[in-house]
Amino acid sequence: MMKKALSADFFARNTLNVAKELLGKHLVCRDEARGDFIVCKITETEAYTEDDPACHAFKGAKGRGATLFKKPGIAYVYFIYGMYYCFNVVTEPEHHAGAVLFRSLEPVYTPTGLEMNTRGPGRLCKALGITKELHNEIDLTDENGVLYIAEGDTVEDENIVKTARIGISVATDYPWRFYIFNNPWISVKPSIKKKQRVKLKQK
DNA sequence: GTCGCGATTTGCT
DNA sequence: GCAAATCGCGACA
Repeated sequence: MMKKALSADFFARNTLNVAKELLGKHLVCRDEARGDFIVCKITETEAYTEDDPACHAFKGAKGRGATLFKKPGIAYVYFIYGMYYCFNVVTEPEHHAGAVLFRSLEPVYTPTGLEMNTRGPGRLCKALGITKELHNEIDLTDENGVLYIAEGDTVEDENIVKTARIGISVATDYPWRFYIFNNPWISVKPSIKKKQRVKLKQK
């Protein structure tokens, strides 16, 4: 059940490769209250890089993007839309920016055996109790930590689907979203509309 | 099923 | 001031 944690070397590489290879890996979350843990399989990811306009690090190592230039293998958790957290792992060697956003997980083991809603970046953070206050910049390669990424199942290349990213308004043509073919644990498709609605809001 | 919209923090202009 | 790597709910088909 419990697998070995991935090393920082795994994350200190090209972000696209890391995003793709993280599919099938396990995310282990300790449940302190129960003295137990939750294991989830990573089923959907997105890549964000230093020269990507949609990435928080695009404007340099300031503000919220500063974390992305730090050590590979640490967590980057940010708050968005006033309600939700998004959970990423930092990639590329230190002083170079990159991150992989976790969009969906498949619960492999939970203390209660209950299904959790881990479809979608906001929902998976809520399901696992991930917050910026508790988890931002923690080391995800530490098997003794509250949260770490471990070896998991191997996913063959032909079972990996590559598509455009979701929920962004720039660089929408980058096919940097990856998910496991035929796996039901995938975030739902949003309605394709957006944008213009904002204009309509103006009185 | 699809579509619109509100919730409400954060950081950049 | 405003848009953002989102989600749930209510209206309508």
